[in-house]
Amino acid sequence: MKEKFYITTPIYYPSANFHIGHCYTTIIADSIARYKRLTGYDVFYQTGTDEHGEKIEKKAREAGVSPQEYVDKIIENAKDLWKSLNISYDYFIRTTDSDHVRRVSKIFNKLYNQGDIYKGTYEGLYCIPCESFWTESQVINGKCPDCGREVKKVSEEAYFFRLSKYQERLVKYYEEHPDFILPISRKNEMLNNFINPGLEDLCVSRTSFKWGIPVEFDPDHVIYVWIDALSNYITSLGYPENDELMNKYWPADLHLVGKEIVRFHTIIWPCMLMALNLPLPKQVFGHGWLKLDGGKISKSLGNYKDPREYINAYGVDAVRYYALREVPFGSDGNFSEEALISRTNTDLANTLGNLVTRTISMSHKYFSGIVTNPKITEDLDKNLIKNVLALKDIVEEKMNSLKVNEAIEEIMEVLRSCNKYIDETTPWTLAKDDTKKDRLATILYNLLESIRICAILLSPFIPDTSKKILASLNTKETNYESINEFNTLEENLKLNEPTILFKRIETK
RNA sequence: CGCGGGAUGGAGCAGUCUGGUAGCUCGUCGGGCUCAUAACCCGAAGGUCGUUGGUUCAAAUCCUUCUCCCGCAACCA
Repeated sequence: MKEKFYITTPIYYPSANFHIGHCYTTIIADSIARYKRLTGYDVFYQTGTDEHGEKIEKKAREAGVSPQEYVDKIIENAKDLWKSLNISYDYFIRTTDSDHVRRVSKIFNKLYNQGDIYKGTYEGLYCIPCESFWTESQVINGKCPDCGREVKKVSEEAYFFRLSKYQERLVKYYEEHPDFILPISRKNEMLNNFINPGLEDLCVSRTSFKWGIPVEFDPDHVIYVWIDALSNYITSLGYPENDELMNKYWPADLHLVGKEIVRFHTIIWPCMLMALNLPLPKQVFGHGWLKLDGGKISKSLGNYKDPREYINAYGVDAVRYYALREVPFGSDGNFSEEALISRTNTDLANTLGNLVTRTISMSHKYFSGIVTNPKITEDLDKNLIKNVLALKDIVEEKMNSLKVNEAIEEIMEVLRSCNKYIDETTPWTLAKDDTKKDRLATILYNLLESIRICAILLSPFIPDTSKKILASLNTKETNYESINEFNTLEENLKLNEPTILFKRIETK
């Protein structure tokens, strides 16, 4: 019986087509999901879209289409984007799916019936022309931050979720599960800013717009974002109608989210789950942002290119690699086309691609592409083999602590040492001496085997490239267990002709 | 005094918890090699570790002052 691993991205808000930031989160989640599958887990990887709300209603009106038509188009685009990025999600949830809508309604009713949701009065600052509520901290000198006009204090009936009731249990959960929120600094932010000052009950319905799931027993109200959106992680598993997938996959092992929505996932969501008497997710990781040439990526400014432009220009694995490699654990990183090009050239073309090409090409030149391993070893080899064999555990440790960029860097380090090994053993010199043929064959074998092992370990990150490398090696030894021992690459293989994995990108 | 994070060669970062020769990748310069994608390998230059004061035999690291940058602050991946 395989161990399960349930990983999610946030469900993104499709008010506009997705940008490189959405890709960033989704690529990381994809790599973790692929890594877990590689290492033997039964993985459920979910992504999706949060499609209701006032903003979409408004956008659709501006575009002269229905909200459903509006989001359908964006979702089609998103799915195409994920396909072009090789995103291996197991399930794509849309909050407009009829299953989701029905299940959210049931959840809302259940919480209402047991008293965790109650009807109260919402008091807020309202901008009439914008039809928007604002908080005290959002308004600027009593003016609407959007249009600059006067806001009015209004009150309306609304439904509230008893967040305050779960405060103590939440704090206790934090204490008993030190890895629940990562990085740790986010946890302090949550405690100091929100929990310790005291949680307020949360407004979970609206009457100011219609594009949402209606409250069944009070149809003037629609369910506001929280219960609708956050529930996606369990409605997709059938909750509350169907136990099978819930029993198998819940609780989630990892909610991967951007730092701006850590709060919802570490306060509101756990409290909802406590109210539903369900176990809490094991971990929420709040990653940093990709900045665009140092600034924020902004949907409203539209200061970004379609990510497919980068994919088409430089290749899917160049984009994946950049997103995974460039940004350190938990902090912000910068995205720029120049950095993408430089990263692709140095790591992927020079270190990895060139290593594979030069090794395979020597095998062809000296042995017609036939692999043998006469095992004429020297001390030099030991170091290489030791490093290659150690890689599996190092990558595992880094991945388990979600240090994806460091895992990749460790693999690169070994690839660099392969390039060094070639220079130290000078195969082209040995090739001139017939008595050294067996030593030469051993060196090439060691290199090919190292490349095979690295290719397998790279498969979660740059799957296409990994496949290409293993295909050039013509090997059948491609599973995870095959990298436990060093001399696993089959002898008498006939290698395929070398190909260029990544062409150097020339700039002027 | 709202909370949190950060400041380390030209760029991006590690090192700070647990004080002891300041490290990595990229870039630059010089050399080597010719299997390979102008690639690869070796070497060098380049840092008073944001600022002030303190503790200590010894501070990037511990304590303190100030400055600047960033994030959060109840719909931004």
